[in-house]
Amino acid sequence: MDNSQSYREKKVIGIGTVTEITGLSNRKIRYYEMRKLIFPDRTPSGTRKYSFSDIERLMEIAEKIEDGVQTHEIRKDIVKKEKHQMIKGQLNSHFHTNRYS
Amino acid sequence: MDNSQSYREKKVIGIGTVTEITGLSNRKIRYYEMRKLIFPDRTPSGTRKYSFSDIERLMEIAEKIEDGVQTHEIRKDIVKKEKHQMIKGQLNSHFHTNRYS
DNA sequence: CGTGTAAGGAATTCTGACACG
DNA sequence: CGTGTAAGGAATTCTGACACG
Repeated sequence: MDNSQSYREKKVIGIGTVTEITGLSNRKIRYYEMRKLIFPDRTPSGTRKYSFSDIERLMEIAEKIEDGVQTHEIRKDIVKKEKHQMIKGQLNSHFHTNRYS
Repeated sequence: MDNSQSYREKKVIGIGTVTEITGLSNRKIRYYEMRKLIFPDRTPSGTRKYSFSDIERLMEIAEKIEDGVQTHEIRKDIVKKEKHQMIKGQLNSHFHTNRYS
């Protein structure tokens, strides 16, 4: 159904290209993943694949780090955002439920 | 100025991923490049990078090949399209020239 | 805590060529 | 003409660890 994952969300970019675009080192990018700030896909053989959206998030993370924010704090913000997303999702399913019940 | 190359046009995808998405073999993809049907970027070390737009074009090429169209013919169509683009571009620069002269 | 680096292995990509047709 | 494949080399990516602070 939701076959049309937009170009922005499709995880198809290797870490080398991400490095080049963001200016961040591979080490940093992998570290932010370890700290659960970013979630690349993996190919069967284990290479990381990022989306343009991931790249945007990496730039935001980099800014915060430069401002002295710790990865732990950054993660909290992400969780908060996701909670909002979840609420939206629940509202949607609520509406759908009502519509058909 | 035109920094905002859209996600669709940015050449950031490796040939392995293109293979996976299109279902075409590396051999085919490289062959279509040799026949000047597709124009990936190259990293400094020589690896090919494709855009989502390239992937779309590859699928179109694959369809035509299956229909028995030869690469030579497919290239003609591409040149024809580019000519139309050029005309559009000339019209644009014509308008701009007028506006400021 | 955040990041650099050397280490060794595994998987990827590249090119030019031989093959079939 | 379009495509598969084996060949050998070069560049990439991966992980776990040591280092500094």
